[in-house]
Amino acid sequence: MDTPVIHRRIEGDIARRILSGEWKPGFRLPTEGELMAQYGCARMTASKAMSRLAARGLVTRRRRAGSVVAHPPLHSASLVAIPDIQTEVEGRGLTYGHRLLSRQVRAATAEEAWLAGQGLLIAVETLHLADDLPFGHERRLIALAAAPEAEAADFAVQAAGSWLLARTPWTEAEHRISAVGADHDIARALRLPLGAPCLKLERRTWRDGQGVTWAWQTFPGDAYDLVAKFSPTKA
Amino acid sequence: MDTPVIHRRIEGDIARRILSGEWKPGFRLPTEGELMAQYGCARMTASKAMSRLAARGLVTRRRRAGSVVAHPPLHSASLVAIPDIQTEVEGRGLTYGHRLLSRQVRAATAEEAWLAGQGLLIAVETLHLADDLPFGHERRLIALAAAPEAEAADFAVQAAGSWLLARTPWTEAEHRISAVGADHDIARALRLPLGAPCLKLERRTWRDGQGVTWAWQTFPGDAYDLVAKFSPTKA
DNA sequence: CAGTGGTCTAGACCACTCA
DNA sequence: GAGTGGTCTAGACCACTGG
Repeated sequence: MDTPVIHRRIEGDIARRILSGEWKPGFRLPTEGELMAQYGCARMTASKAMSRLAARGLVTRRRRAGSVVAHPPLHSASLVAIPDIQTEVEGRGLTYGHRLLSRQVRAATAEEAWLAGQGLLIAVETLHLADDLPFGHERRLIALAAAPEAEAADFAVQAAGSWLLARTPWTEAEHRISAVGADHDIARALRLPLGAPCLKLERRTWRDGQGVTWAWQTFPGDAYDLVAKFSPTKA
Repeated sequence: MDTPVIHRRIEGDIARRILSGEWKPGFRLPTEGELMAQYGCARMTASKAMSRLAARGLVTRRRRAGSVVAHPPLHSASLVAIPDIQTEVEGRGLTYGHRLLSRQVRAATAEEAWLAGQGLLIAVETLHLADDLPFGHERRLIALAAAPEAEAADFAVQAAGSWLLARTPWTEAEHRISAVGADHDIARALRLPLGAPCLKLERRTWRDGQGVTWAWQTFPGDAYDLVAKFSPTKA
C-alpha cells in the first residue's frame, strides 16, 4: 500500500471529534500506546498523527501529562490574506492594467534608513486599473542595494510590485492596514472627492534583515475589501 | 540524547541556504539518501526534515523528480493577523473597557439566514473603550442555536466577543476589511464627525458549517491600524 | 519512580514518474 | 526499469514530569 495513510485517518478521526465539540478543551486524549492498540499501528504512526494535531494547534502535548484538547486562545489572532492587486482584480473578472505615474532614483532619507541606509532607492508611483478604471494607487520605494537590477527595469511594462515578487524572495514582511481620507494626489488619481474614505495598505519587506521595499497602496473604501476565509485546519 | 533533533538541524541548514538565496528556486536539493550519508542519520530522519520544509512551502517534492527549492508564488497572498480588541488596546498600554449599548433577542431576517436560519438570534451593540475613551464600535449577532447559553449571559460583564471565543470553538471564519465613512450611529458613539474615515472589520464565524456569529467592528481610521509582522518561517 | 512524549534506527513495501 | 519520495514497522534510549 502506498497510501494506507493510517496517520491521516487517526488525525482526521480525532480532529473531527474536537471540532464537533464532542471532545471539549481539556479532554484527555488517547496516549500513543492506546492509539497503537486501537488502530493496530506502530507507535511512530500514532505519534505522527498526534504531532500534526499539535502543529495544527488542536491539541496540546506534554510529557507524562499526555495529550489534551487545546484550549482555544482567549484572545484569538486570526488571519487575513492580502492578495496582490492583479490577483484581486482578475478574481473579479476584470482586466488588470497599470500605469507608471512617476519614477525617480534618489538617496534615502532618515525615515527610510531601515530600507536603504544612506544608499540609493527607486521611488515609483503606480496607478492600478481594473477595466481601465482607476482601482488603486501605489507608492513604492525599492532599495537598490537589495535589487540592483531594478535600476534597469522598465516598470511601465511590468508593475514594480510583481517585478520584485518574481525576483527577490522576502523573508519577512510587515503589513499595516488603516483607513484614511483621500489626500490631494490620491483623490485626483482615483477620481474621488477629497477626504473620501480609503483603505490604506502599507507593506514593508525584508530579506534576511536587509530592507527590500516599502509600499503604500490606497484603494477607494467602497471598491475594495480585503476578504479572507480562514479555517484552523491548515497543517 | 533526547534532543539530538537532527531533523531540525537538517531543516535549518537547508532553510538557511534557501532563504539566503544561495539555493535559488528550482535548485535540486539532496535526496533523502544523500542526506542520510551527509548527516549519518536514518532515512526517516532526513524524510522528516524534508517534509517539514515542504510543509513550510520552501521546497517542492515529487516522486522520482526529487526535491527542489520552491518557486515563490507569483501572486503572493500574505497574511495579517487580527488581534481581538482587548489585546489590541492592552498592547498599547491602555486600559481596556467596554459598555453594552443595546441587547435584543429577535428572529433572523432573510439576510441573516446563513447564521440562524429562521431561528432566534441575539443582537448586541458594544462600545469598546481604551482608557475610558471610545475606541471602537461593535455590532454583533449571535445564533442562539449555536450558543444557547448566550441568552442568559450578561454581556455587560464580559463582552460578547470574548465570551463567545472562550466557549464556542469555531472551525471557519471569514473576514472582510474595508474603509467606510462614519454613519450617524457610529459617529455619535465614537465622537467623530459624520463621514470620517473608519476601518470596518466584518467577521463571520462558523462551527462545522453552522453559523455562530456575525460581527461588524468599526474603528476611527486614524486611531487603529492592523499590523502584522509575517515571516514565512512558520512550521 | 513510572508513564508519557520526543526522537532516532534499520529495515521494508509501494506508487509514481522520469529517462 | 530504476530512482525517488510516502508510508509503515518494531524496536530503542532519553527527558521530562506528575504522583
